[in-house]
Amino acid sequence: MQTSLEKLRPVEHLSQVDKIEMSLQEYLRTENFQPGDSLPKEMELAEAMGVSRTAIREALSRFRTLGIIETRKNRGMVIASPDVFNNMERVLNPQLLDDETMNEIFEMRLVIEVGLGDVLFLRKHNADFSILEKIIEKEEKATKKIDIVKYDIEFHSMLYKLSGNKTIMRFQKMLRPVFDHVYAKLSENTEAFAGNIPEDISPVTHSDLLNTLKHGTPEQFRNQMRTHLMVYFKKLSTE
Amino acid sequence: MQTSLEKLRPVEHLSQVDKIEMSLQEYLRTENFQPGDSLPKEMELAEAMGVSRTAIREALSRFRTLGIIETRKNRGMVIASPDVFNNMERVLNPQLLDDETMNEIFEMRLVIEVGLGDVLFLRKHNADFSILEKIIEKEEKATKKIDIVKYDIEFHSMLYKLSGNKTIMRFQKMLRPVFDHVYAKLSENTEAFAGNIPEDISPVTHSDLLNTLKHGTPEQFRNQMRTHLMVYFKKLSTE
DNA sequence: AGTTATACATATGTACGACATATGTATGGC
DNA sequence: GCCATACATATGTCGTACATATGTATAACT
Repeated sequence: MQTSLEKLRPVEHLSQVDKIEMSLQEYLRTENFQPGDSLPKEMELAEAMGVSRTAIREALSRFRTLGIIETRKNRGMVIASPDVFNNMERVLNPQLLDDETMNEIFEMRLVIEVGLGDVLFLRKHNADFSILEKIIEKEEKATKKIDIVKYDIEFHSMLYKLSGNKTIMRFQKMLRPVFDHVYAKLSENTEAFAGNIPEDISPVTHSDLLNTLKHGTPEQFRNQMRTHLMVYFKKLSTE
Repeated sequence: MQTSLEKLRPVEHLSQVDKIEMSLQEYLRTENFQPGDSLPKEMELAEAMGVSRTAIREALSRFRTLGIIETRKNRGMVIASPDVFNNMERVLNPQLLDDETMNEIFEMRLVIEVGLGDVLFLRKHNADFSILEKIIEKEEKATKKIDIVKYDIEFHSMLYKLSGNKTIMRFQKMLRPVFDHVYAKLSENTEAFAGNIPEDISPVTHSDLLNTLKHGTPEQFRNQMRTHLMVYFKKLSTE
């Protein structure tokens, strides 16, 4: 009963600005606005919809927040092509997410890195290997736990970069705080890892991964990455 | 030279509301606000920061848009736990994305579905198979192209669902419009697919995937999914 | 006493009017 | 023709007033 009520509540006490927002959204869609097109002036919109400029501005402010429009002083407002992930980033910063979502996002990371093999092989260039080699070298020389973690993260980040897919890269960059948070939480758990960094006790090293990337196949890479990250899968699945 | 200028431009003509937004963001972080906590009144914030209530409200409106806060008439404002993907969804609706981003998002889908194997095997239950079987049955009976596409999408959507990861599911649901768009564009390309649905000419069928999910291993599933989606990888990589 | 009804206080929502600021455009001087 | 200045215009910011809804205290009633 409660759930069904919650379903229809949002449409009921719809604020006026909410309605304006929807109306404008509809307007943009039906008029088929494209990035670069300019919108009517605030006053014109206000008069057309029979509301004050204040209310219109608040709705427009939301669009500005989402990156759908951009405004400049005398030029008016123009449609922009929004950066899909920019908004998520702002939401993630305050770290308001509950643990379940965090774990799910971390699991998504695992899924992506395993599946990343094919794209990596599609776009790998010999020049890239040296970068990974240098990171591995630094990692092996490192003694402090904090450094090992740092280079570990650097290695995985570089893989995203080498995927050549800017959106995937952006996605990783954005979710890094979440990754790090879950990662740190798992690392702290000395029961499971005996104080070691999780991947330190993994049967597959970064060096192995690089080697496979050089001379192996996508399939081998996927399997190795799966094994490399196995410790996380095990940990997450038991919760 | 131009690039370096563009780099610092954003900080220059930072609107006052932008500054307020950052300031509030900082405030929320340092004061360690948790979901459910209530914020000071608008007037208090305005006075504390030495700006008008209008400006504060516009900044707060952004937070409301992003789902960081919720406001009720006399109760004031409280911190909410934002739905990470809700904002992206609103941005995606107007379909303002450029082709490159679309393709990259589609590629991300491929990466995820290949990597999804492990999670699926982790959480698979026998009861789920019957659902997939029914979809495959309907798909095989279908004759119209539009129906085949429909059940094809349904099958893949169900896999996301069976992953048991609500965040991944949410992600797929949100990006579905993009998937469909790229998918439709590729399907239209009669040169590459001779009028067939891409996956129709794939050497691995949905039935094969289900069978592997039932009796196979995650590794086999990954490989089969990779082969199943191969046609897309080929198509995307040549662009 | 406990419950309901009413009135009041309060915080957000909306509106209007004024001025600030920055950008585009026209005018005038050289 | 070019440059500087002045003006027009659209967004940005502000202050005030009032509307609306929620919470709270007071009063009336059974």
